[in-house]
Order: sequence, then structure tokens, then C-alpha cells
Amino acid sequence: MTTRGSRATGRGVRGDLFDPLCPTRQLLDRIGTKWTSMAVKTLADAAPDEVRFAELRRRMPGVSQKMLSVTLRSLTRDGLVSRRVEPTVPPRVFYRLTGLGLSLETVLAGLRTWAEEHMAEIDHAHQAADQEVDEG
Amino acid sequence: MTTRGSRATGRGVRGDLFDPLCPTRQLLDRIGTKWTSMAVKTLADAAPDEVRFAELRRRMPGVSQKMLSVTLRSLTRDGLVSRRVEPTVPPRVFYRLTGLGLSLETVLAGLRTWAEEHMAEIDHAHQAADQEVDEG
DNA sequence: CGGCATCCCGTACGATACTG
DNA sequence: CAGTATCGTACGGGATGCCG
Repeated sequence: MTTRGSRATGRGVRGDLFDPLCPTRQLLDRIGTKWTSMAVKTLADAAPDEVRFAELRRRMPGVSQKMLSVTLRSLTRDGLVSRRVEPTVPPRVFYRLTGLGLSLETVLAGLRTWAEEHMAEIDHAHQAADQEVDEG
Repeated sequence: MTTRGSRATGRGVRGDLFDPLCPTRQLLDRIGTKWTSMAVKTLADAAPDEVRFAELRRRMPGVSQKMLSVTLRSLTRDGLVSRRVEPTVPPRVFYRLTGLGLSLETVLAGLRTWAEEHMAEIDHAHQAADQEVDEG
């Protein structure tokens, strides 16, 4: 993703949609990271129940412990996920989507629906274009 | 972004939503790149008219010539944008969203709306969390 | 004018190992 | 069990310069 660190070349022109701090860009920077959307969906599927870290990990095949931790910390800091620690030994930590998180999930659901309906077309076009290059 | 090169650890478990080739991940890998969503929106704003490369560049403050070129090539290969070259000297190249591209734009519009309505809450939560760290 | 090649840097992400 | 620290790699993406 990488938006930070670039800084203005043309700022605030034509409405703030093109500002580097544009909310849409900020949102994309978040949901674009590899495990965020899957974590949100997994938590949404379980809602309103809480899910333990290890359980979440099992429901997200391929995610490493580190990346799940990083992803959840980020989501928690953004107020999209709530975190509850049971101070036992060993500790048990539970996660759950907040209202804001649930609201985001509906938007992600829209993305998913579109992707399922149209990504095949994109793949097809992509492969066709590659063919032309080979033949060209 | 970076999805390529990881490869399966747990494949096809619990429905293909968790497959590394999951259409949603593929879609996010595309719209997540820095200039894609802005390019789609700018072309959508102009639709059904075509837009020349230089004009597009002017309407996307901050984009470098290289990145605009890369972004448009990617969109074109994916069938989201059509490209027309006028073989004059110097050449003139026109871009326009395809039907598929326009359909994607409606989804992006949903993202934008949510972002404009809720990113402030996320920012707020994020800053509040950072404060706690400083004080803690 | 449009676009590709080259160079360089920051960072997202993975593997591994260590703490409470 | 949950989380952090460290290290290495791959890639997005900016700056610059050259071609048709």
C-alpha cells in the first residue's frame, strides 16, 4: 500500500478526493492489506459472538501468528474490533467486531459480490491480452 | 499488496473464500494499488467521453507519468479500460471505461461513501489509542 | 506525446525465535 | 496461549532519462 511518506505535489486541487489524505485512499490502504478483509469477514461470520485468537487463526488458513497479531492490533486501534483479555494463565484473548466494524463488513460484502460475479471476466480479458503479446 | 509468491498452506478449506486465488483478494490487489481507484473515478466522471493521457494526468494531481502509464496498462489488460491510439505525429492516446469498468466504479462509489462517512471515526479511534500508549 | 528502461528506497509480509 | 523482536526478501512506486 504505501501512501505515507510521499507528500504533496498537487494538494487539495479539485476537491479533497485527490488529497493524499483522501478518506478513500486511507480506507483502501487498510482493507488492502493482505489479511484485513479476511479477518473482518471471519469475525463478521461469528458475530455477535467473540472469537479467541487461536480459533481465529484456525479459521483463517494461511495466516501466520505474527500477521494475525499485526492485523488484529491494527483493526483494534482503528476501532473496528474490540479486544478482551481474560487474565488467566495462560491468558485467553477474545476479539469481536464493533458496530463500526460491522458497518464496514457490509461494504466489503459488496466488494465480494462484485468480485465473485466479475473477476472471471477480468481474468479472461487479462489472459486474452497476454496471448496477444505472445503472438504479436 | 503482495499476494503472489506465498502459495497455499491451507487450500480450499471452508469454501473458496479462503483460497489464495479468492476473487475478493484478487480484486483488492487491483483496486488497492495507489492510483487505480483514482483513475477509475476520473474516467467515470468523464464517461462516456474519452480522455487523453495528458488530460488524465492533469486531472490526477500527484501521479507520475510512469505510474499513470502502469496503472492504465493494468486496467486495459483487465478489460476495465479501453485504449484508442490515433496514429498521428505525435500520437494521441485516448482512454475510456468499459462497461465492466463502469460497473466496478459503482462498487468503488460505495467504498467512497463509507469512507467519507466513517473514516473520521477511525482516525479518532486511532489517535485515542495512540494517546493511551504514550500515557501508559 | 506517450511510454518504457533503469535505479533506488520504503515497507508489507514471511520465517524464526524468544517472553509472560 | 498470545504476543513481540529480529532478520531477510519481494515488490510498489518515485525520479530520471531515452525512444518512436
